[in-house]
Amino acid sequence: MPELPEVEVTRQTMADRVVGGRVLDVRMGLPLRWPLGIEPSELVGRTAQDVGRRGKYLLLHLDEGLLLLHLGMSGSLSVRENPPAPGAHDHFDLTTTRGVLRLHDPRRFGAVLWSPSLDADPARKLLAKLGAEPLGDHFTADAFYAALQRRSTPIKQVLMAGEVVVGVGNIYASEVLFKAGIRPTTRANKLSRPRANSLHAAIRSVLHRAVERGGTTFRNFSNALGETGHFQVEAAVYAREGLPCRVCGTPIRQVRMGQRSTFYCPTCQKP
DNA sequence: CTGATCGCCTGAGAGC
DNA sequence: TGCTCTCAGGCGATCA
Repeated sequence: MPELPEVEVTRQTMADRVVGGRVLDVRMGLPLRWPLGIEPSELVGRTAQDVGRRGKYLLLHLDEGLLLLHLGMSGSLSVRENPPAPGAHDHFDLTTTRGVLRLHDPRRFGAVLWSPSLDADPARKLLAKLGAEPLGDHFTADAFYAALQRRSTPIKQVLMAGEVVVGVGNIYASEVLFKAGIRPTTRANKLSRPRANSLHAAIRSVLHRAVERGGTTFRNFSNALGETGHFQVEAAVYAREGLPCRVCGTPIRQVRMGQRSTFYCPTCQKP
């Protein structure tokens, strides 16, 4: 499900309902991507202080240590006072004095893992290589252009890799490249400064707008309150193979890049 | 170092 | 109905 806007919306809705809660119980379902890294019982008694985010990792800071939560491909988080009995795909329940934080994740590519601090492993290792926050002050056009000069990989894969900028997943990668008029296969270091500027602006505006709208409804997304997103603007190119480009009418093309479907308009997007 | 591929899982939908 | 195949909003590990 989640790209950055969905994760950020989850962070916001979850923080309101979990901060200040003291852990009463921890229930683990089937294994997720990694083991928790601590005896669940050791979390009991700790209090949630804050919910941060780095890339697509949610950071639930406790009064000692933190939990890193990742939604993988199919995860979603909810916080409810009286949740129903856990279903087959509910693999983590953190019961607190304020409600139950629950991870629902059918494919189990998601993760919940404990780290003593941000500077210690596993947090340090997992977050070390992450690129700039696309909506943050450090993600400037200057820095973006400079980073692109060091990569000869196709721009779409540079965006997806998350080492230059985080949070641009498979859908938004196609969407922002369309908005910037750039072919996904164009090598990053071949982009001119004006085109890099245009892509930088597209990333910020598209993601900002998606967060404002509460996450996308390209597929199904619900925030930690169970409300669905309101991103009504339809995809410009994603999943529109063969359909006419909304700008020029040319049929949208689909190609595979790094085993991920990629969509573009051959007329609007220049190599 | 880079770049490309692998594999973790389940579910939905298409085609036969 | 039921099988097989492909694909799905991620990403660290592993290879050349």
